Amino acid sequence: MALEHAILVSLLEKPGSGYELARRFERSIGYFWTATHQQIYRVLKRMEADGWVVVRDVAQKTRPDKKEYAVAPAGREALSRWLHDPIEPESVRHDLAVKIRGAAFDDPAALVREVERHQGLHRDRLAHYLAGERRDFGPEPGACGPPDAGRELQHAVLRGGIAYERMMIDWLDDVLATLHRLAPGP
Amino acid sequence: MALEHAILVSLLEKPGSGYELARRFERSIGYFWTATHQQIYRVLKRMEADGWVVVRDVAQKTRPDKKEYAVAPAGREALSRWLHDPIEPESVRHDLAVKIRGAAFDDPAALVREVERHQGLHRDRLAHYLAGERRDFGPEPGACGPPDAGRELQHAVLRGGIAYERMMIDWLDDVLATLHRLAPGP
DNA sequence: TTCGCCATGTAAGATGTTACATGATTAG
DNA sequence: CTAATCATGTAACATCTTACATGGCGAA
Repeated sequence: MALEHAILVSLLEKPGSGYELARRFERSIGYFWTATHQQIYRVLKRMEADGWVVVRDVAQKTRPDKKEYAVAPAGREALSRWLHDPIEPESVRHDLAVKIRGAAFDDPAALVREVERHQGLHRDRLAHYLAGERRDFGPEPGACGPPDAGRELQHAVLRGGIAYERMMIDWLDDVLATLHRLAPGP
Repeated sequence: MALEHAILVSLLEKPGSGYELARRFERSIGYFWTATHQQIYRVLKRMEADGWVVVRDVAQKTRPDKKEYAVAPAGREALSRWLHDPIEPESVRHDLAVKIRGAAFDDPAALVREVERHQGLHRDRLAHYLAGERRDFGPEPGACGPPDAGRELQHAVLRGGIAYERMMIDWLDDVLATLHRLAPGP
């Protein structure tokens, strides 16, 4: 299981509460790993029991108090161990591909809207990624010291997300053309 | 949950046993949906109880007897209903991306091998897809009647798999270049 | 004779999802 | 006044993974 490890990476990048982690999993990290707050709270408890993270109660004036988690040495070691272990390529679940093959036994034309909707979602996400890239990794004014490994690697992952969304948009164009060829409309 | 629906599509394409379904989930369908035989047997039982599929006992001489499943009308309707329902884009789990971001807190150079290994797996899968494409959708000698919807849609999904693998190979090149930049070797 | 394939399953445990629950603050 | 955001959790249920179990056939 890698949710623990995703949380470790996120907490190493910046300590935070379960709620904040859930936010991050909706945003940057969520692009390649999803988790709900219920999962995160449960796993954080286990990680605390295992000594992978430490908690600090933080009182806040206007907002509810929170528990700020940070990575403990044991957590760092666990992450290091995992990083050195080979992992298998992740299992895929593409509902849309199932639908596309299923359309052969239904009305292919009825799928056009759904495919277009998904393409729209991918376009939105691409725009979002590109905006984030401009914001966080925008045009650098010139040579500026030693490269920051964390920054560079985050950028590399983001470029992966961008490449993925572009690929999906192009492929869904291909799928739409196929659907239209099968059921030519007026 | 869409495992039921993936099974329905597969059984509509061709009836078969739980074991055969498990094989297909390792091969063609497995490229966009994974499932183990344990899952498949369990779900097949439920689908049978729900009247989505019907079983037929098939005695075999040299091999163990098997149960051949086929889609019942209720199953076809269930699939149709699902096809017309909008679905959310699937949640992603990219262990490798977690590792790449995690490498910032470890030795980035140590990740090179793992990334290269994954790239190799993607190259293998690409080669496999391309071979399947040549075999099943190879150069057609000319115009040959009306298009077969099932065939065309299967090909479209396969093209998606090919595009995905190409994208991954290219992106991992990018990641490798980034890793090398961060820890320049001799 | 040992290994892999065919073929079906059970059981335990880990993970993930969905619904419910609470309660304060801030913006409209 | 209403809805959204911050913040933490419990409980029930569904699903997925891993290990175990059985047994015959054919190939090396």
